[in-house]
Amino acid sequence: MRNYSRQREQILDVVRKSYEHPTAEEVYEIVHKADEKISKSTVYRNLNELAEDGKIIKISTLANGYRFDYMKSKHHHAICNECGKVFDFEYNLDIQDIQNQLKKQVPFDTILNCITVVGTCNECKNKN
Amino acid sequence: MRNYSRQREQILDVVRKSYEHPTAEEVYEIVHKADEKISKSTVYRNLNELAEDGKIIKISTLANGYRFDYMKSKHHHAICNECGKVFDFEYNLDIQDIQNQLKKQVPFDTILNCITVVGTCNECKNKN
DNA sequence: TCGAAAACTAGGAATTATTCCTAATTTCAT
DNA sequence: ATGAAATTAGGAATAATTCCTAGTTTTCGA
Repeated sequence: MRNYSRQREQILDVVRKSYEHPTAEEVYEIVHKADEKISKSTVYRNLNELAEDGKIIKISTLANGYRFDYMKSKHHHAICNECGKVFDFEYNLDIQDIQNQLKKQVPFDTILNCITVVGTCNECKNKN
Repeated sequence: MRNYSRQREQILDVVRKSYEHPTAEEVYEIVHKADEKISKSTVYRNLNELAEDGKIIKISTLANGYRFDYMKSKHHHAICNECGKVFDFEYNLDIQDIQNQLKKQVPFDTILNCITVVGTCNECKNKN
């Protein structure tokens, strides 16, 4: 059973209000401004707990570190494999059908209702 | 320009022959058996170079670490967010269309022709 | 309202996957 | 064959994340 904690509310709020798929470090920097006493371990722990509870989602990128999203609206994720930035995009897909097909083929249970594609963002492409 | 190296061939071969989407550590253990002198940094460096060259693909999981795949056949990836295992599955998708839609919405360039879904595998689900 | 049990926190140490550094070796074009 | 460029082994360094502990906050039944 989970108790209320002010820190967890603050952390959820930061992710909820961000459109930038912040990293744990970025979340820490923001909450830290409002609450000088908060510790990094609290931020990491709570981000993981919030993701466990399905309140936010945790995204793993190819650049180092994870990113977090509140998923207000239905969308998918395009991840740049150089800078690790996450871009939201819309695409009409029948996730239920994907899940059904998936289950026939491999021992997999539920999936999130969002897919991920990996590639290179324009900014990183232009650098090379 | 890239020179030939025996070590890189061995590393590519391990990924090519594996159906298990090995982690860098697992690749190291396998090549190490055949070649006691190979170092971990060589394995890590070459896995990244091979991924850069498009010979293999690098997959980021929510459990710690990356996994690698040779992508012999066309397939997609389902990743368990607890154990990090990667499962291959087939699903008919028009990747070109996804990419076109994506480009209209966000500054993103090319994408791999495989999507990723995240969820829980049966084994991890039954543990809880 | 009080007190005990459970949940949570701050702070910092520990862990661990990965990258970086350097001197020595290998590759390859000429 | 020779020199420049690429690569390696080995280990140190890095950095994101988790773990540990003592103290604090929350919850809830009496």
